[in-house]
Amino acid sequence: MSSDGAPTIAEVARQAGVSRATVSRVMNDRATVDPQLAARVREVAARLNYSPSRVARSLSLGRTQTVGLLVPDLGNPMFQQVLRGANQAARRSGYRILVADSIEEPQREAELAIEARRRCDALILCSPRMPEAELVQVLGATRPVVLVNRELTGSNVPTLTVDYVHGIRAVADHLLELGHRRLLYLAGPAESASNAARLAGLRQWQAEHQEVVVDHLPCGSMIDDGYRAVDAVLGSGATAVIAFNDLVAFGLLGKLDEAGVMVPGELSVAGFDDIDFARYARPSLTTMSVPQAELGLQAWSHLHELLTGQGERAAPHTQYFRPRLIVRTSTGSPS
Amino acid sequence: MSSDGAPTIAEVARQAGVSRATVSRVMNDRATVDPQLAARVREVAARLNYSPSRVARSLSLGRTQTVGLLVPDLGNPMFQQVLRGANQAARRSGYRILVADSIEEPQREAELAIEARRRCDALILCSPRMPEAELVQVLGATRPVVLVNRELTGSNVPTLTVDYVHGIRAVADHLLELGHRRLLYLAGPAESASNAARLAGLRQWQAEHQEVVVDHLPCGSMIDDGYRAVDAVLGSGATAVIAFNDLVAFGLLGKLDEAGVMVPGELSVAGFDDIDFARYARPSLTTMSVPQAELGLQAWSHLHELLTGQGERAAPHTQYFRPRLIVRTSTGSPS
DNA sequence: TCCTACGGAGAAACCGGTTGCTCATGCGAC
DNA sequence: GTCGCATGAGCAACCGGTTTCTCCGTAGGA
Repeated sequence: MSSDGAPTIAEVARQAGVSRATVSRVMNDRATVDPQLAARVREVAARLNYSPSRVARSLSLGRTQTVGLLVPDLGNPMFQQVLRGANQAARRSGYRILVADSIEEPQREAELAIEARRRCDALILCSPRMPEAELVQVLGATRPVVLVNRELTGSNVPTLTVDYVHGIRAVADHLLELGHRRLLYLAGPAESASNAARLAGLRQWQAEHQEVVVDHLPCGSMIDDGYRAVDAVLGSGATAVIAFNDLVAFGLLGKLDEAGVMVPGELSVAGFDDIDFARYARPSLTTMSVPQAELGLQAWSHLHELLTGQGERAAPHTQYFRPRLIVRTSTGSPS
Repeated sequence: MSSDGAPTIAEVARQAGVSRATVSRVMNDRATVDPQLAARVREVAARLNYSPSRVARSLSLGRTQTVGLLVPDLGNPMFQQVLRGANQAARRSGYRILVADSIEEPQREAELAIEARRRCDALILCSPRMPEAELVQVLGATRPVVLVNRELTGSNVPTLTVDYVHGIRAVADHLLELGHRRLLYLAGPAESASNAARLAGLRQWQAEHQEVVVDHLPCGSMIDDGYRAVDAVLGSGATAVIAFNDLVAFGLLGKLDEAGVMVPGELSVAGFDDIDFARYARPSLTTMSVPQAELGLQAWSHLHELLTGQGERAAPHTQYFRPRLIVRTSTGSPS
């Protein structure tokens, strides 16, 4: 920025024969400048191709007009959509999003969050997988902050979550209706709160459906994890599989195809999230639709309230989104 | 940053009974500070939970330790891998990546590039689709900059490109070998340079293979584009389709499945890029493998040279990567 | 005609760091 | 006993903006 020949406000001021204060006022459209003077300043600024230094402006104003977004894995289309939603909304308010993912070093997620926050005015923490004690610390150190896809009881941080308990129950209901009596859940990362919620929902559901056997298997959250789970899946005796998310379902479908297993003929597979690819998979993937972009959008909107100080409401929002079952062709009646 | 109660260097200095200069030296591990004093400063800093303001530091140093990466569409896994590669490499050097995509407003790509550059020390411009005249301008206004996936003859900007001409020829060869005599290319965005390269390669190839009919159809670069192209594809009489990229191939496969068309029995489909999903598609997708993460990594490495001024080499690098044919099950002999 | 109010522009302080320069102190060498 | 030099720390300028406060000139009202 400095070693460049980029013109500074001082240079513009000099050439326009005014003070830096005046240039600043003109650049920010303050009305208190004589139109004729303003015109001259603008002309000089245009000629020099001047544009104010972001960094200097940030320092002076005490804000960067940027908010951070930390997700576990940018490679997951689900999080991309959250990003997209937040991005669109933030841009409209003149803010930019700084993205980071913790996939390289999941164990340093807390550090990353704090580091990201220090470059920004606020933070969106999406699906954090850190232990609760750390999370408390991080939320304390990063506000204003909004929590997405995880809850923390007792914190007064705006929170957006998906009702995974209901969601997983809906999938199980669907499979039950189709006639399945042996289900298998491919679990996500142990640290994932949404995985815990799914497990809880499943446990609940099973209590009400004693006639059904529900197993689960540790698996993961990525395509490869699903791919590698095939043997265990086939060995389990289940007639239907609920994958932690669509990525896992994808990996599973791919390997099942290689192994010559018919879906849904021999095995039904359901995912979670409804990423764009789900619809275009073969067979198209039955899944729970999560309003991904909406999560991002709402996250920004809550953050915006906090930033503009309108967020004086005593009770902070905790907003629930209910996922919707999307039945496609990867699930069917057991043979 | 300021409205927060975040401690400043002045506060640390006051409590440690030293000057701000000394605190700064301690924080940056300059050796010229008495160990005992340094220890006291560190102790105070730790107690106050002090950490230097990024923004102030950036202003003072004239660099932000951040490089921008602009891609057309973050939703495309291909670009995510580029991002990942760049991210990993940059992090090792203490730099961070600021990502942006131009998908919301493709026509403002040039602006976005310049805007992104102004927040960073350098820029990676990936697959820019702006007109050549604009590109010249942008390259001039954003250096140090590295160009990925597009060439600009006459510019002395480090460039990383994929040999799409060779790539598309390899796909065509593959299909020819399988016995296809009517090929259809689903073209990407007209503005895309890599699309132009593919077209050129195809034209070249056809000249050498007069016995084959090669059509093309304007399509696009996203899943939906492939999905919507199905009718045109089926009406074309082609027995094999080369999609602009894997996303398009995906959309096409999905809709073909819905329409009950057997792949590769009735129609062969090939993609380009070899995104992670390609392998797990059903049928798994024949495609050209592009070293996506490697592109990102190399981009950073060139940028790093420019930034550290070692890049005094007279002739700037233009590095070519040759994609590799990955034969999977979406292509086969025509019936 | 004088006083006041107001619009417009500049001086200077400030944001929170970094660093060149200066200066005090203490040590060794002559 | 001086001188010289090395070491270590502070002063102050600087990065490039924003904003408060002050001051000047003019116009309007009494």
